[in-house]
Amino acid sequence: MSTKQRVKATVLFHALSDETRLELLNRLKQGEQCVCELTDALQTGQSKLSFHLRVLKEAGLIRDRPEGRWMYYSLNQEGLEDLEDFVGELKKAIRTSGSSKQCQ
Amino acid sequence: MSTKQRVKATVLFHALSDETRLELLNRLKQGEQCVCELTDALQTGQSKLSFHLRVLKEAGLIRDRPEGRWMYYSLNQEGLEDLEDFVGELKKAIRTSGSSKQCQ
DNA sequence: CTTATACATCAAGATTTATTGATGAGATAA
DNA sequence: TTATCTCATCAATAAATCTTGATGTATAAG
Repeated sequence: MSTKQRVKATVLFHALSDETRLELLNRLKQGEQCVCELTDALQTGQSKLSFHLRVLKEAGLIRDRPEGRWMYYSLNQEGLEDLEDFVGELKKAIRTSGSSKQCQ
Repeated sequence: MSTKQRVKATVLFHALSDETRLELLNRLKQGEQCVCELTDALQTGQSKLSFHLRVLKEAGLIRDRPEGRWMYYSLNQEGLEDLEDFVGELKKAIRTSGSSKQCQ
């Protein structure tokens, strides 16, 4: 994995390393929703959600779509696929049956 | 996803949200290695690696095995599978063809 | 026993992230 | 226009994380 890929991976994983953000993603699995719906569902402050939605968006995990005075958020399939790729990469562990060379 | 599961997921994702730790996992794909081999490979301080190895271990992503004065680390398949499960969970988005109900 | 090696852990400081309340921009309704 | 609504952003503070060097604990070697 190149350094550039690793940086992208850390951004993705960091976006997922927070309960509020995982809860947001979970909600968005039901489909596109506006911030007001999410604030209702999560029972939390609007500026807090705005912050977390931005982290998710910058990681490429969600998209936004303005409409009138509402902003609709939805999952970004591409980001989820990148995530899947990184995890797949990690699992491709070379089974070198024997242990490592011993230190001495 | 339950709250307990979400907490576990955040721990896993947080462990993956750092370049040094991703580099460590990458190295460990080659097989079990001791800290001295990893410090050589990553060209960094020992206490720093010790810190990051602990984060990875507490997340369940790696195992350790003491032998003499060496400590050997290796990937933990179980942790990687948990990770795969969480990602799979995220991708199971309900395709409600239509967009959300409109806000009003 | 004394010294060296491999590693964990601790303490201090620096950096990053998260939370909260306030302000502001844009859209709509009155 | 004026007021209201939705949301982003800012500023200040709090909290978590990372880095570094020092210290401690086994184990092994001399």
